[in-house]
Amino acid sequence: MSALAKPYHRGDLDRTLKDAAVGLITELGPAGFSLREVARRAGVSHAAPAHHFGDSRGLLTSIAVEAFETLDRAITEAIADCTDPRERFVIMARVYVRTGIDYPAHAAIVFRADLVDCDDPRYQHAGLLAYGHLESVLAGIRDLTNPALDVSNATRLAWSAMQGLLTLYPNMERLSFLGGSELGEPEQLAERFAELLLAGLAG
Amino acid sequence: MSALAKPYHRGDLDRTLKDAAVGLITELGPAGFSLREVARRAGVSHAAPAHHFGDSRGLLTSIAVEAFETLDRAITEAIADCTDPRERFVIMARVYVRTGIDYPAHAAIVFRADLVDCDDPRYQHAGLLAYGHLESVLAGIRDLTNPALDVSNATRLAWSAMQGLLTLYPNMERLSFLGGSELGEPEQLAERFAELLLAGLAG
DNA sequence: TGTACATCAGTGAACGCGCGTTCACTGATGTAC
DNA sequence: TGTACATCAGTGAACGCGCGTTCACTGATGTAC
Repeated sequence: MSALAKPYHRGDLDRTLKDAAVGLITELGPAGFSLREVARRAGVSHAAPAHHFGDSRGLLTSIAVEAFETLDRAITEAIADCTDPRERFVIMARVYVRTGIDYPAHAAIVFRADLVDCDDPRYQHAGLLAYGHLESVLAGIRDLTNPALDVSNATRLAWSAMQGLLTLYPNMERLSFLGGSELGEPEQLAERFAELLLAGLAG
Repeated sequence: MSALAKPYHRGDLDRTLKDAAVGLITELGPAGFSLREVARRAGVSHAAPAHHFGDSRGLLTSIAVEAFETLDRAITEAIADCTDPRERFVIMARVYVRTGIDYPAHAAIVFRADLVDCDDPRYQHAGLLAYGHLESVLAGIRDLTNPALDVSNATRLAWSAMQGLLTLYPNMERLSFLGGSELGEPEQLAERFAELLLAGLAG
């Protein structure tokens, strides 16, 4: 039986369990996660998740992998009609933040080394897939505008920028001290952020 | 008895419990936190933490408040000998990231709304204290270089940038796909990041 | 086509454990006289 | 100064609960003949 086999019994329980876990984390945060509750929501016995994922780290790692894959797909689709690296960079920023807001559970666990097995090859592979988009677009920006640009570090900074925005955006809405002028849509902030970085990166 | 009373019995248990909690989270991450284990490490009965903090949310909120206070103190000290807003901005970036690396438990929980009571007035107050430094330095940059600068949004972006760097830095060391060229000290990255933002913000 | 067997996804009872919470208590410190 | 009392930080036994894990099992599906 191949790893890509279709559902064997009573539907794709693998999928159902991951969806239940995502729903649970979306509602209660990672602190509210448990295999028992996931099983309950999926309508299966509490021993079923272990059968599929071994333990909670296994299940969460699978979800983290999907987080990267979802991001990869969203980016691939969004930049398809665009060739200019600078425009692509802005699009990626927008997509990164939008995706994180649409999948808050994914965003909440993807870099949590205490919950996820970051050494899992699937995690590494999917992460590189998503990260690769940003790295290659920054290489394009280097070629186009600034031969002296350190692409590796620029990629790290750009990724950090978007991840930070994702972490703080929900707090900006809630915390008065992160307030001030009207808070725009996350995409607007992401776009503004990307343009700001672009100005600096282009030298 | 005032809220600032000195230790009453057998030393400052309030302090000891917070230190134990910080040590625990530093070692195991927020997922490994429990009041029982904190009490065990502090060498007191397991009911003692509840006596001081009510529940785990209370204890973690206290630690989050200290996270902001520590950052405030570190920034205040670091910018004392410097008046130029642009230089101050770079210093703050460096201090933010350095402080986060030195106090990983603080950084891990301070924006975790599922663990911390962000509506607590002490949290709001301490947050504003730390955030205020950044906001006023950006107002200074606006006055000096770019009257059109939206200070509120610039502050949000700058804060996001540093928070993101803090989240990803440990992963940069561990994850091959965040690799590439040699990874410098966190301060170097923070400084580079700040200068990049500065170039964009100055218009 | 039908029957007999193999596979294995998912069950459900049982287990021991660590958790948070409660509560009557103890005993060290501070205060009144 | 000494004694008697009040306070309250911290104790420790007891509780019920939800957790992860184990394991013999069941029964639906796939396969061989």
